[in-house]
Order: sequence, then C-alpha cells, then structure tokens
Amino acid sequence: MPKTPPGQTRGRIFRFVEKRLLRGDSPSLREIRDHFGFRAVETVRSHLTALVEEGRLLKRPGRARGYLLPPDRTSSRASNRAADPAGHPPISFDDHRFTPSGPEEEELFERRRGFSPVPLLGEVAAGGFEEAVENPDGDLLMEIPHSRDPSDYFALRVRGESMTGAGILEGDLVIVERRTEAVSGQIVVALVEDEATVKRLHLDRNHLELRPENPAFEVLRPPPDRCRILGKVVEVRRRLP
Amino acid sequence: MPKTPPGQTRGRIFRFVEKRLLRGDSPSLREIRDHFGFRAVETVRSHLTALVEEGRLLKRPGRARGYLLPPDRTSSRASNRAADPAGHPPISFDDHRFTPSGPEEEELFERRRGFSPVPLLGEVAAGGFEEAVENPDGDLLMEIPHSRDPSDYFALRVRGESMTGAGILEGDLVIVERRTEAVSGQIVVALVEDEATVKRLHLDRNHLELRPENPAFEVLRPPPDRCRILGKVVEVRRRLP
DNA sequence: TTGAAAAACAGACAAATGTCTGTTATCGTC
DNA sequence: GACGATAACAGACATTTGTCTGTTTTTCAA
Repeated sequence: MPKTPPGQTRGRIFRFVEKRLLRGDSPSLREIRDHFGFRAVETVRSHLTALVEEGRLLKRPGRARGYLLPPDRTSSRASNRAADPAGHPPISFDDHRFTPSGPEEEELFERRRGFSPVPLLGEVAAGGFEEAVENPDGDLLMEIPHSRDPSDYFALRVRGESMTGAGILEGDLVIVERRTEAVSGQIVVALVEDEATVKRLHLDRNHLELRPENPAFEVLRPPPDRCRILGKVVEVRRRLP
Repeated sequence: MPKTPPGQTRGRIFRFVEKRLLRGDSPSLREIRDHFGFRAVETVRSHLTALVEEGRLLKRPGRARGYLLPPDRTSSRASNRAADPAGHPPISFDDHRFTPSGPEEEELFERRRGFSPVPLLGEVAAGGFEEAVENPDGDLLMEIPHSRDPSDYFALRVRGESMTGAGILEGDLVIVERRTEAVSGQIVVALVEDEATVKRLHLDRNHLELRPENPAFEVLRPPPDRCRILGKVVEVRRRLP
C-alpha cells in the first residue's frame, strides 16, 4: 500500500465510518482495513485514534465497534471542513482502560449525534392516546436536540385540512415536543373535549384561541378547563406517493 | 429471577433491542443481560435466537453486536402484532457457522430496515450542483425502499413560494429520487436554464409544463432541450422553530 | 543529506462478545 | 403427582475485536 498525502486517507476513512455509523452499522477495525485494502489493523486504529483526537469521532473505550459520531454537527458539515483541531474541543470519553462503564458514560453517549426513534402514536383524532400505547404504529427517526430526552417527542398523523395554510396537509406526520404550555403563535397539538387537534395557538389577554390556518374552518375558543396543550409541533413530514 | 409468563420477557427484550437498534447502537448480549438483571447470558441468547426464528430480528452470524431489524416493517407495527410465525417468512441469514461473509451477506444486510443517510446538496437554486459536491450541508436520515439504492436520493432546501399550494414552503427540505423522466402529475425537481426548481410536472401531448402551485407564479413551458428532470420529490420535511 | 513526522506493516496479546452444553426451577396440563 | 415446555442459570470455550510494541517506508523541510 503506497503512502498517501497526509490527511487524505484519514478523510476517506472518516467518510466511510461516518456513512456506516449513520446507517446504524458500526464497523470493526478489520472491516475498515479490508474495505481500504490495508494489511495491518493498526493502520486503521491509528487513523481512528487521530480522528477521535481531532474531535471528529467519539469512542467508547473497551467496547467492540464502539466508535460514534459526536454531537453538535448541527446538520451542517461546515464545522467539519475546518480541519482545525483547536476548533474541536476534544470531546472524548475517558481514555483509561477499565473505565467503569457507569451511568456517566451512558449519559455521555446519549449526547452523541442524536438520531432517536420517535413513536408514532396514531392519528390526531379520538382522544385517549395518552393511555400508554406502547408503540402502536412504528417509529420515525428524528434528530433531536442534545439538551432533550428522546421520550419528550412523539409523532401523530394529521387528519383534516384545517392547517393547509401552514403547509400541513391531510396525512402529514407531525412530530410533537411534549409541553404543557406553549407560546402564542406556535403550532400546537391540543386536547379539546378529548379530541386532539393541530392548531396555531393564540393567547389574548387571559383566554386562549386555537386558530386553524384555513378560512373554511373556525377558530376554537375552548374554556381553559376543557383544553389541554399536549405539545408543540417541531417538525412536519410528508411522503409523496 | 422469577420465571415470567411465556412470551412476556421476550417481548420486552425485543422492544429494548429494537429501540437500541433504531438509535444505531446494537447491544451486546451482556448489556441486555445487565439491563434486565439476568444472571446468565444464555437467557438472553435463547430469547434472541427465538426472535430471529420468529422473524422479528435478523442476525449476522459470527459477528459481534450483529443483530438488526428486518426489512418490510413499513413503518407500521401491525405486522409485528400478529405474533404468528407463519406470517413471518423466516428471513434470516445462513445459520451455518463459518458462513463465508462474502458480498451475498452484505447484500442481504443492505435489505434490512433501511434508514440511510441522504446528502443535503444545498438549495434549489443556482445550477451546477451536479458538480460532485461531496456532502456540502450534512445528511438527513430517511427510510428508503428496499428495492432502491441509497445513492438514488438527495435532499434540497426549497427557496421561494411557488409551491405553497402543495404544502411546500420556503425553507422546507425536499428529498428527491433521481430520475431522468417522470410521470405527469408528479412533483419534480427540474433544471431549467441551469436553474433548479420544484414544480408539478404536466405532460400534454408532446410538450411539458412545470406548474407552480401558487397563483402568483406562472407556468413554465421550457423547450425540451433546455430542461432536464433531476428527479421526483418523495418526501417533504419542515422543522419549526 | 539528514532527521522528523506521518503512513503503513507485522504479529503477539488481551479484552469483549457470542456459543455451547448441561442443570435447575416454574408453570400448566393430563 | 408426573410430564413436557419454557424460563432462567452456570460456566467453559471459541471467535471477534481492540490494543500494544516495534519496524519499514515515504515525504518534507532544514
């Protein structure tokens, strides 16, 4: 294997590992070695070690297939282009071997690049989905902020046309962040008389309005004790046939 | 550890493994054992083996952390609820040990539940993004059909308001399936005079129209040699602040 | 030219992880 | 109560995988 310019092979290895990690398939050193045709595992290991030092990867010590993507990638590759080690505070796990793999390590791991499954709890429809439906309709994968817990989120399928003006159509999936209160102007999921709806929240003086974004529908002004905010909509997804 | 009703522990193990796999973090047998407080690894292994036989999991033999989710879950849990083994054609890898881990196995693996990274190539804007931009703005994770290759897809950020009527707003991300031709009525990304746009395609007789979904914009009728279809829009995503 | 730095190699070794074989306990059913 | 079936346990063992130490090669700069 000829020696390549400094950093070139490392970049290729990074992209390979990144791709595999995004697929949820952490490669072993020997798999990487074989992919690139190296003859020594150590070649791979030294590159990966360097990538960890540069902050481009994280590693869980003492663990097979333990590399992972760091947080704060912000869905933007920009911070990666700056190959400046100083720009990457060395996020890394303990380098000791025999690290006690206690809750601390787990917590650090939780803060890796955060794609998490979000349960699809059904339609925005008949109430009572608060009952612990374990996982009725599968999961979506969404990138959640590192400050939040995956269980803060759930997804619903939208029924009806009341929010078409906001680009939310019948059949769309909305991902909801659980909140009991919300700010005026946000699109929220609210439980009104045991019926869940997606509307834009407006708080005027002391009473609340749930405004559809479609002139064919009417503004709801439920009495506060008949209305509960379930959360705010943070993402909309639509698959086209 | 007391004995639990038949299938109960197995279901809990499945959900735990499923959750971890969706996070891209395949658990080892001992991690599962510790999570449930078992004292024997074998307890876990027998449950996992049973889950593979039921078709609820796949396994890549001779591989650490080698369990994965089967394809054809269709984002719906329905097929899992039917705990009928007959309903699950036993999708599984070779059960022999020492299976030659050749390209065949890799291909099978590719057909697992398919979350794949999709590159975000920039805005629907100035042309020339066909130049091999390696990965300018990060990746999305999307579930792709098992019949397709991940590289068939890319994502763009939408600029402008010409498709608001179809629920595609400024700033939305569209995921595009590469196609050089498309069917009338589909929403497509087209390159017109070196400018990429999202429009609904209409094929009348022999000439094509790119119709905006907003009365404030005009229908485009580019001469065929000045217009190239880049692909069809298969998914729309919007993050709300 | 010489020396430092990085790339790549080689092989022994250690830890993590999966596999196997056999045993004990509990539940339901006849 | 005996039996079969499944859950759970126990521990030896084999494979996979990561770690280490030392060497060779190449590039680049003084």
